Amino acid sequence: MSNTNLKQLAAALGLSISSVSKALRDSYEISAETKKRVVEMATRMNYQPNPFASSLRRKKSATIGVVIPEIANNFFALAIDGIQMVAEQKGYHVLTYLTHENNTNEVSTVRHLLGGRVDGVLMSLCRDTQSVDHLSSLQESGIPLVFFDRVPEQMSCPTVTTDDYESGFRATEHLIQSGCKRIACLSLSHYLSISNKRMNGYMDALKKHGLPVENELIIQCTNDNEYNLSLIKTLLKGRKRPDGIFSTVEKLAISVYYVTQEMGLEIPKQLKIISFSNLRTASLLNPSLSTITQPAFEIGLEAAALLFRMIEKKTFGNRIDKLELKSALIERKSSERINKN
Amino acid sequence: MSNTNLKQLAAALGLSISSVSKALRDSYEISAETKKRVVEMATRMNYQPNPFASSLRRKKSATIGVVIPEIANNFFALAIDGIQMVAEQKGYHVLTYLTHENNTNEVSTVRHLLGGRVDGVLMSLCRDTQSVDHLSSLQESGIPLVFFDRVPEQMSCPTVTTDDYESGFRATEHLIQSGCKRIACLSLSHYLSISNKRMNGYMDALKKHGLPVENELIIQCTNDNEYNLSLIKTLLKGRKRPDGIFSTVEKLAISVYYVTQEMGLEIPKQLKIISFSNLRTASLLNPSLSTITQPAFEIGLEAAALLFRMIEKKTFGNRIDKLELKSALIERKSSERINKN
DNA sequence: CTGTTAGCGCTTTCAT
DNA sequence: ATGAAAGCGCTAACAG
Repeated sequence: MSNTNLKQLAAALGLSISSVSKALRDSYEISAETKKRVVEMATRMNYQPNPFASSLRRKKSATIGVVIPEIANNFFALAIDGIQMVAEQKGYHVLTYLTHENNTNEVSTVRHLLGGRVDGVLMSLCRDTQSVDHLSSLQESGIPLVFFDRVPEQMSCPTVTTDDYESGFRATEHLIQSGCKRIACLSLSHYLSISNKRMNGYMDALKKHGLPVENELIIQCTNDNEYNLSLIKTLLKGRKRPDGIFSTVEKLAISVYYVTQEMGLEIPKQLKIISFSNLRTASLLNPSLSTITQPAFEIGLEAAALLFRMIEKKTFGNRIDKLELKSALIERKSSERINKN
Repeated sequence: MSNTNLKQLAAALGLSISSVSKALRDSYEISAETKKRVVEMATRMNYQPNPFASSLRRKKSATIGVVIPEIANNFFALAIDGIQMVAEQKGYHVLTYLTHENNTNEVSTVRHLLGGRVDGVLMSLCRDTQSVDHLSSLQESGIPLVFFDRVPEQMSCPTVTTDDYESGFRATEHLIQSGCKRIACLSLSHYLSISNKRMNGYMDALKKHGLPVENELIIQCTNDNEYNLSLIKTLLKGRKRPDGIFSTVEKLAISVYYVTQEMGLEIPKQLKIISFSNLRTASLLNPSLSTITQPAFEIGLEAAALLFRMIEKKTFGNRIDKLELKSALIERKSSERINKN
């Protein structure tokens, strides 16, 4: 911990502790001259206020918590980037917690957060979260809480999301317009509204274009990657192989790549793929991969901005803010040259 | 902040505050029965200890700080993942700070950290850090400090790195063995030891194979992406275009892709590329990209483990730990399998 | 085994 | 304009 404290500073200056404290906080009660002396001495003695004493006394932590499923994921990494930017500008610190897509971790993290370590929480649910009890308890404890991307359905709360239904619709339509007749959908989790919305968009696009919605083409994936791979294998090796795949998340699209390579399937000739992805270079590295790219950084930015509005009590009464941003569809025609959309 | 505190808990139980405190910390001084009563009441009243009071009193924060250049970067995201895993297991919280490759941010972050908010710091330098004064001051303040990947050269301190010289050597040799005669090197920063080591490996590989080391083939890149692009363009559009490129970081390899596409250069026919990259799917998405992949997750793991050894004072005297892990070279021969487009 | 007490370092009335 | 004093909630001697 830091060594010099207010007491020592005060002693060195021949002032009282409270005067020094006030001087450092630029109180109007302190004369300009004294302030100058104090600040100078503070720098000279390399004074750093003890954050815990301050937090204890003032009942605020100058810290926000961010709870996400994983960090080695381009979407969340970019979102954190945006969050950090706002936090830093507000003089706040950021505590990050990873749930690893595991509800038990999510629950225990929330319990920790209840202790008052943070002034507000930004959260994106894990894929297997069903009950929202832990979320409600956080909310009821009075700690401002904003969800982004993966938001709860059964609970009224401020959220920042993207146009998932529409994106799913457009993605599927893109495959249809590229000639696909039999399109599979890889769902992240049927507990997550984003996954369901994307899937609903997929189904409606099929319907609009007179294609049947077939259950065996809708794959509910899990946390077990090996299992997902086997599901995808089964799908692609079946008698009636799909000619297009819409993946609701990047990771599953990558799994599809693995399987196609193993099988020697030609992409995009034999199979077209479109996926949600924030691997911004995906379509650069592989011209046959069309992607739906969410404004991840902006989502982080907006979510954090909303949270700070709540922390600073600039938000009104019970009004629940719901912000929806737009995703971008980055198309790649199979044989097209790269630098255009 | 939390609502119920020790005082209320004690009142509800008809015990003294200190007994309750001891009971909750499972002190040997308290009877089993009392402990049980206390724990039960604590859960019933939803008691959460105030972390700041505890930190203030015990002079430890149960928090570590992680200072990195950026988070939207596969290497750092994976490293954080490893760090978080260890921290969580130790019951520690993780504060993340991004310097955005800017030394000024690094310095001010370190100053914040001096305040005692964390019990230890994990750090990876930003590309333009030259002076290590701020780092020394942190170290001298007694806060355990471990550097990973981007470590200072002019300072003795515990570090976790990879075999950068060797990796640079092998990467370059790989290009040579693939038939390249004129290989350029994209350097991240001449202030960073990792970049220099990788470059030294590159130069020695050239020498070993009797190829000349040419200054105009060694590109010192900067923080300005546009400028880097122009450097790469100049390089590739010059009269004597290189037939191979060794990039010391992923981002610069991506920039090369942009330029080659713009120019219509064929990869890997006209230009072979090898790059440090933790985009684990890079070579899957693009079969012509060979990569050197660092064990990023493990680096995070080891760095955190080392830090906790220091925090727990299990490390001896002045012995400086230097751990070096191995990177993997993931080769792709130009015409090799994988269905190409 | 349980309770009393004295702070950790800071902020904030309330006096002077 | 400055200082004295109380206390945020918790821990850790020290008593009993």
